[in-house]
Amino acid sequence: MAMPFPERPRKPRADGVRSRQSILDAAARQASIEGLEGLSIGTLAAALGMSKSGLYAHFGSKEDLELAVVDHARRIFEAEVLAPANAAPPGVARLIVHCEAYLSYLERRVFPGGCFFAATVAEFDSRTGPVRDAITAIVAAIHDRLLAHLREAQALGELPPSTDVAQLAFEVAAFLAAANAGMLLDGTPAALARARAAIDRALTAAGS
Amino acid sequence: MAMPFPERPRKPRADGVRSRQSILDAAARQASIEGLEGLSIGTLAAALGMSKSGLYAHFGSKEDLELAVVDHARRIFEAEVLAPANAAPPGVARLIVHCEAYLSYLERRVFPGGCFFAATVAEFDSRTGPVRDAITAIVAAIHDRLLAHLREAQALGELPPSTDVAQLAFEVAAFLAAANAGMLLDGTPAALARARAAIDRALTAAGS
DNA sequence: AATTACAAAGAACGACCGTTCGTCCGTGAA
DNA sequence: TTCACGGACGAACGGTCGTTCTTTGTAATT
Repeated sequence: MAMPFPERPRKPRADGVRSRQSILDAAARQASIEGLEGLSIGTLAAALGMSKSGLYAHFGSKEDLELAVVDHARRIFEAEVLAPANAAPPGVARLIVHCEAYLSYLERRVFPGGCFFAATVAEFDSRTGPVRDAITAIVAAIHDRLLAHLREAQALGELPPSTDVAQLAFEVAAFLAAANAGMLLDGTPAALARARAAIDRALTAAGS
Repeated sequence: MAMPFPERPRKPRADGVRSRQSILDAAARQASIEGLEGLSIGTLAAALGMSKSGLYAHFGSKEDLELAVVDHARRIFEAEVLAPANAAPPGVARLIVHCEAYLSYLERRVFPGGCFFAATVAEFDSRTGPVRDAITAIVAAIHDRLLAHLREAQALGELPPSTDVAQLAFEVAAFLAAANAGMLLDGTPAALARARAAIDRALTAAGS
């Protein structure tokens, strides 16, 4: 029985999804450096060795491309950071795995311009529209995940009930963001070590 | 006796420096929202009610305009944040005044897009060229000032000699940056309060 | 008051932007 | 094998970008 509104009026071809994937991959890497608005259809197509119109056919508009890139980066971030954390035992251990996975994701330069969402949220945090909404929703979700790990730790008794977990989540997130910024500024992983030390100090101060 | 190389081959007129100032002021405000590269000569001129070429005559190129805007923002930042700190007694008190002046500078929306340098350093931290160099030099100088305040506090005996002041400066800077980001994200000064609490906690933990 | 030099306007430029169109090629199913 | 349809192309569109040149007005100096 056919759907009254077929969910796929256009079924993609095998090579189509493959090139679409490579477009999104190159676009996400470039966007982490030059920003989403700095992305140019022309230069992106040239970097991929294809024509502007050929690339453009995969997306209805520039904004659709930006939204697709954001979603692509979200999947990468989930696989690189959130999934390893979820595979760890809940509580403080899971929080530490989350932080270590993030710092490793920075150090391995998964995106050449550092953290994709740190770059794009700074670009869009003073604007309006669906792209900004998509980015801020993802950033808020990541922060909520951090907070959830701390709540679990508190429920498990690893953190005293008097701990202000929301405040602690703010501080840990601040250290991770500063690790990204510091690494991009001086080009060395020194900021990553500072962030590790800061998180360790904040957790042990709260846990005792 | 005339200089062999007159330092001012072109002496500006009174109304000239006045309009140049208003251009830089509007440009710095807009750049804190849309970024320096997002600045457009046309829209900037239209917002000021003047012609593109009239505005352009004040600067030899777009890059010269960007460099002038960065320097203009630096002077504002020095007056808003660094000068109040220098007027305070050295040590922990001066550091706290520095932080409070920065948070006040955020809350009063001196720049509508939050901290000018937080916005532009995120835009340029993965690029090259004189604009990036100018921005990173200023950001590094601000961080060094923070570090100098902590060193003074340590020299005055307000912080124990065992304190890693460079690590502490990293953490305080992280909290200030997170205050800016958080305020822009949820539109409320809640992040400012979190930063105050975090800085207070870090300082008292180090000072005891 | 006359002269000089700067401020600003206006028009035009080549380049690039996102976007649309018509056409060809190749895949993949009938 | 046939053939419909998605993937990619080249060309061109209007618009905006930074930039240059020429001209007109106007403040400051003599």
